[in-house]
Amino acid sequence: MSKGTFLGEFEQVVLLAVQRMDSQGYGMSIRREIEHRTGRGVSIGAIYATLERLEKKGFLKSWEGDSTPVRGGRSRRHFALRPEGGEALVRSQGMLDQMWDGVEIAGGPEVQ
Amino acid sequence: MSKGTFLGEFEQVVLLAVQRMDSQGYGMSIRREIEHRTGRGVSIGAIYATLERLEKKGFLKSWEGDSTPVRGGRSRRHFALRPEGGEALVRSQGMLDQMWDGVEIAGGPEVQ
DNA sequence: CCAAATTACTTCTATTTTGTAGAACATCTA
DNA sequence: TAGATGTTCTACAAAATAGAAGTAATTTGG
Repeated sequence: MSKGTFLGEFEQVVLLAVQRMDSQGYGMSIRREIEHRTGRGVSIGAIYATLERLEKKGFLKSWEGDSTPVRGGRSRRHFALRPEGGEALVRSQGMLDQMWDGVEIAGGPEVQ
Repeated sequence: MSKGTFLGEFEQVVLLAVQRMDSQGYGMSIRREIEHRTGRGVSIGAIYATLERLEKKGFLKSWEGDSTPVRGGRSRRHFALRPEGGEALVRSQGMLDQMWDGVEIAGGPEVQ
């Protein structure tokens, strides 16, 4: 079982943001979700590159949304998790949990 | 706050393995710890490259151990976390926790 | 009422940082 | 000197990052 089976750090974040937005997410909104949720600044290029990679790997799917009636009309590309994406998330976090199990960080919190 | 403040996926794993071994860890043993703990196969090159990078970033420190009295004698290079490493781990996992908060994976477990 | 400005979004191009593998090399003991 | 245990080196693939360029709609001003 070498690397291919685990998600990269940012891949996890993006996949989680997609899931949070429950099939309503698209590039720009996914970016906002991550920024608001974590305080982390992300470039728009990083978002789309990662979404594309995740889709190519079969972890998520996308489709064209209806062009919206708001000003600024380019149509949105929506994203949603595939079951494989959910499994990959659970597997990746599960692996980290295994590593965290019983670990104490000096001056920090003990984790399980 | 752009990327520099978060650890990569494998960086987290290696840092956690170092902490698990409580200043007793060295390249080969860190590798074994990861493999036993997660079932994930890792090349020795991956381990050392990552350890070196983490040390250069100030997340851990290393020193030469006494050459051991067991057969096969090249002396070990030991590793331990620096406070910055602990902080980075807590920060990275904390960020992931923020993203996981309230997320449900279909057919999977809900995570706080 | 039409052209230009504005807005919201996605694609593209380029580069740096992480992750990965395994061969080569070093050094000890039997 | 053969075998065991460890680290270093070399090379390359994949992930992460930034921002400019491109696309397509709406509004606004003359």
